[in-house]
Amino acid sequence: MGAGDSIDADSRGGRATMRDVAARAGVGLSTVSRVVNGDVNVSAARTLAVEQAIAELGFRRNDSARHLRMGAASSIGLLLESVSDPFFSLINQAVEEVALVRDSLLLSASSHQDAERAKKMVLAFCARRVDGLIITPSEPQEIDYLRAELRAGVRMVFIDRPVPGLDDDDSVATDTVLTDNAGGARTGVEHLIAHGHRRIACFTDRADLFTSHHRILGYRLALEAAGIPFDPALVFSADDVAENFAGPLAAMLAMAQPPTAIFTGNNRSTVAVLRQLVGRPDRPAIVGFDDFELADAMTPGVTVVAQDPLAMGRTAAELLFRRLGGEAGPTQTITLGTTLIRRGSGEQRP
Amino acid sequence: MGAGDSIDADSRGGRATMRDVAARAGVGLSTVSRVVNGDVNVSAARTLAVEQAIAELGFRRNDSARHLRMGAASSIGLLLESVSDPFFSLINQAVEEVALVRDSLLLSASSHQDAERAKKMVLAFCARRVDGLIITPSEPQEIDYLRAELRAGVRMVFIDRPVPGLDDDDSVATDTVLTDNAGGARTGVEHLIAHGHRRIACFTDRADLFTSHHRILGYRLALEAAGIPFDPALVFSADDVAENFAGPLAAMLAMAQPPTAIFTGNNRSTVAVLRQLVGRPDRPAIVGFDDFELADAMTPGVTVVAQDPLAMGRTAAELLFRRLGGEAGPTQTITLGTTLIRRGSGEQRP
DNA sequence: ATGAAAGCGCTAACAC
DNA sequence: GTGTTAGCGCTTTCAT
Repeated sequence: MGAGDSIDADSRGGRATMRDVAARAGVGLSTVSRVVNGDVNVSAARTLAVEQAIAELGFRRNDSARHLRMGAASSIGLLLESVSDPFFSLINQAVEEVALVRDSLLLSASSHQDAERAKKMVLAFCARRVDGLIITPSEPQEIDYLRAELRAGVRMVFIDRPVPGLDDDDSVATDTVLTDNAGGARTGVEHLIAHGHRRIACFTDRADLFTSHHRILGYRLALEAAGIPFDPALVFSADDVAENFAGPLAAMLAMAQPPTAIFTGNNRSTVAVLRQLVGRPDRPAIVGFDDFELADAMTPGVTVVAQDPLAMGRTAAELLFRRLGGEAGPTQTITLGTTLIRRGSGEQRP
Repeated sequence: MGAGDSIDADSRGGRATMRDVAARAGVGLSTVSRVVNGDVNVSAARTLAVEQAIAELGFRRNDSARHLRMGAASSIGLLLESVSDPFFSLINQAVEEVALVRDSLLLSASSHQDAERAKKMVLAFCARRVDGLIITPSEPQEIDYLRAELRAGVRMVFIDRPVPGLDDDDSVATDTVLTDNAGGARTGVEHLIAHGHRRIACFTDRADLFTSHHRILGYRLALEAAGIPFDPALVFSADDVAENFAGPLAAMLAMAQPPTAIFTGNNRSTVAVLRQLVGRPDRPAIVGFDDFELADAMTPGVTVVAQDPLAMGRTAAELLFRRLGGEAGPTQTITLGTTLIRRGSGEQRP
C-alpha cells in the first residue's frame, strides 16, 4: 500500500502496533496511547496525525496486552451444564446482556455433567485471568480446586445449585442464585390436590441432584399438608429421562389404583412423560416444573411451575459485577420464586 | 500462610507469578517456565523444588501473558443471532465441542439482529486478538469493518447466511456454511403436493432475509414443477412472527378457496402458526422448515424439513481451525442438505 | 542443564 | 503537551 515505512507491521505478518502508529505519525508512543484512549491533552495537529496513521495502518488496539498491563481482563467466564439446553441458554442470554452493559466479554462453556470437563474449563478461565466466574456446579462438586482459585482472589457466583462445604473457609466468599425448588414443587402439587387428585405420581431427574431432591421434597410437603400418605411406588427418578420413563410410567398406569395426576420435576421429564402419553385420551392431569416453549400449544396446554432463568442469569451476573466493583458484605444466597401457569393439563379433574 | 517471603504475590494482591515461584524455589525464571511447560531438560531436584513452590504459592500460569508473547490467543469468537434460540444454541454447542478438542476457548455473543451490536462484538473479539471468528452475519451486513479485519489477517467463517460483496477483494478469504434452503423448502412443499394439496399457504420471516428468500423460492419452485399457479395472496411474511400472523392467517382460512396446507419458513413461524391453530379440528396440513423440540409430541406430530444445526456448527468450526492451521485453497461455501421428517401434520389430505 | 536478558503490545509514572 | 522509560507475566534465544 503506502511506502516502505510500514514494513514493520506488514512484513512482520501481524497487525500494526502503537509503535508502528507512532513511527508513522512521527510522534511518541504515549501520544498514540493518549489519542487511542481519548485523553484530551493532545494537540489537535498531533491528534489528527495519529488518527490518520491509525486509519492507514488499520491499527486496532490489542486489548489483551492492555488488560495484561492493567491487571483486569474485562471478561467473565460462564460455565453451564449445556449451552443448548433451553433453560441454561436463557441464563446464558441474561448473563450476556449484563456483560454487554459492563463492557465485559463472555467466555462460555458447557460441562455436560462431566466433572473433569468442568474443572478443565474453570481452570482455563482462571488461567485467562477472567475477572469472575458464574458456574453451574457439578454434583458432587470437587471443591479443592475451586477453593484454591477463590483464595487466589477469583470471584464466583454459583447458579441453579449451591456448592456445599465451601463456606467453612472464611477467606473465600461466594454467592449463589437458586430457584425456590421445594416451594415451587409444593405449589404445583397443591394445585393438583386442589383439583381433587389424591394419587399423584412424581417423575424426576436423578433424585440425588440438588434440584430434584428439593422438588421431591416439595412434592412430599404438599402431600403431607393435605394428609395424603406418601406412596413410594408413585415416585420415579432416573438419570436418562427420555429412555427410562416409559416402563415405570406404563406400570403405574396399570396399577389397581393408578395415579390420576403426574408431577414432573423438570423440563426434560415433562417432555418425556408427554411423549409417552401422546394421543392417550385418558391422559392423567400434568403439572411440570419449569416452563417450555409450546407448552401452550399442546392440547391441552401444559400447566407448569415456571422458573425465571432470565432473572436467575441477570441476578447472578449483577451480583458478580457488584462484587467485582468492590461490594463487600456477607455471602448471599438469593432464592427466586416460581410462578404457576395454568394451561389446562393441571386443571383436569380425576 | 508461610513465611514472609511470599510478600511479593500476596501483598501485591495478585496471584503468584513465575518470578515468585522462581524466587521461592531458588531457581531461575526460565527453569520455572521449563517445568511449567514440561520441558525434560531440567534436573529432577530443580523440577521438584519448582513443583513444590508452585503448590505452595498456588501458582497458575497466566495464559493471557503467555499468548501475548506467543502471538496466538487460543480462542475463537462466535457471534450468533441469539444464544438462546434453539437453532443457534445448537450451533453454539457444536462449535464449543470442536473448540474443546482444539484446546481453544470460546468467546460468544448475540447480535439480536442489531448491526451496531454485531459490529461492537466482532471488533471486541478482534481487539482480543482471537484466532478466528464464526459469524452469523446481519442483513444487510456492513462490510467495511469486516474487510479491514480480514485484511489484518483475521480468519472468518460465516454461518447460516453468506456475506455478499466480500469476495471481490482477492486479498481476503472467508468460508461459508449454509443449509440448502431452497432445496429443503421445495422438498417440503412437494411433499404436501404429493398428498393432494394444491392450495398451499406460506408463512415466513421477513422475506428479504437470505434464508426466508430462498425458502420462498423453494416453495415457488415446487409449485411451478407441479404446474400449480403461484398465488401471492397465500404468501405472508413478517418480521415479528408471533404478533403478525394471526390476522392474515384467519383471513386466508376465510377465503372462498382456503389453503388446505401451510408451509412455514422457520421454527418461529411454525410455532406461531401452531399457536393460532391450537384446538381447531379443521387444521390444515402443515410442514415446517427447521425441526423443534416436541414436534413429535403434538397431535398430530408436526412434519418438518429438518436442518442440522449441530452439523453446521461443527462444519464451520472445523473449517475455521483447518484454515488457522494453514490450510490454503479457495474460498469454500458448504451447503448442508435437509431431511424431511414425517410426523402426521404433513401427511393429512385435503 | 541453567540463568540472564530481550521483548510480545500496552499503560502509567516520570521528566521535560 | 509530549517523549522516555519501566514494567504487566510470560517465552525464548543466547551464552554459560
